[in-house]
Amino acid sequence: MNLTSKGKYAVTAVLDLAIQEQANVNYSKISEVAERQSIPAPYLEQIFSCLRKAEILCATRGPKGGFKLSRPKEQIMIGEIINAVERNMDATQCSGEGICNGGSKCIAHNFWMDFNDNVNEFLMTKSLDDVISKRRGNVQPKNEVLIATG
Amino acid sequence: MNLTSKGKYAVTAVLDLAIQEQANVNYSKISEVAERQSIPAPYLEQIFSCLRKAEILCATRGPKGGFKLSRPKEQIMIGEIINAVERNMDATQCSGEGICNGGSKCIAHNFWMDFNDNVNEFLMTKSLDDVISKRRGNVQPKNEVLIATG
DNA sequence: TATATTCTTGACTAAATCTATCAGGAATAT
DNA sequence: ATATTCCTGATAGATTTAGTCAAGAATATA
Repeated sequence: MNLTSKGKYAVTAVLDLAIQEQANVNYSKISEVAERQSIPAPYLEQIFSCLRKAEILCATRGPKGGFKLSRPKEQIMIGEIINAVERNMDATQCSGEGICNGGSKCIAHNFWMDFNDNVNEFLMTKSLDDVISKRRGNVQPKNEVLIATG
Repeated sequence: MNLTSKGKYAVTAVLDLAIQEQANVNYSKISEVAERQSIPAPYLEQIFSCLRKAEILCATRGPKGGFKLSRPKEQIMIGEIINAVERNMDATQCSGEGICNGGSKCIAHNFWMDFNDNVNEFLMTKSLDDVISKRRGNVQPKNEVLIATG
């Protein structure tokens, strides 16, 4: 799977925008976010471009312009953000077709699919709001799911 | 996090050995495993070397030599295998120290720690036996854990 | 309208990492 | 002895990552 500094910068930067929004700031400039979060500004430019195309952020140009969330922070999932900037979120390249062993499924195929499901389930059920309003080990369940670990 | 073809080859190759063991084969040669699983043999040499150092496999040289599992297949976890061959399993590089934002914790720090825990929990609770004896969506729970998804 | 500001896009580059390959040596069974 | 098999380290090309840069388009404001 792909989780590089690009994806991590992206999550950090979008969280920053969510926090700004909570403080009633409307648009933030790239340079502001970059400085607050210690992200190289020209790199963040590239990252925000991806996020705008994925309709996670929206932008306006000119003085007083900048970026903001395109939706309420409860409706933006961390997985979406990573998906928007990383090459692919499929952990395994075993996906779909099942041609991972020269025409047939490799013997680990189903395992990798399960792993993929697990990662996606995690990332796609955590919203910006979840991350900024809850501390570690303190997450309130919205709904509970029974998961087999053995 | 790092999950490259090296890690995937490693899991596949060790599963192959587990299957051989079930069929009462003792030692398998690198060249045999490589051919059965479509893995470049010289690359597999490198990979098996890591796995032996991590005491997941053991080897003997000479005619009739080869590799076998160093423990029962119920006691070898997929996470161990990946850990043995990949650069690092920490998904985030946010780990431990909490110096991910130039001396202090980044705002996503706790989230990445949770993510890490989730991935490790998954990989460290799946044994070779689980993978080869159970099919997808058919995993029998050994014990059940309540996990909050929201 | 002129100007400063801010995003937009694409090209480019250095460094790191991945994916192997290869050769020579050491141990072992027969 | 000899053939077989693992063991180790060096090496190298391809790919990806991480980041820079420059020129252009849109917008607010005076």
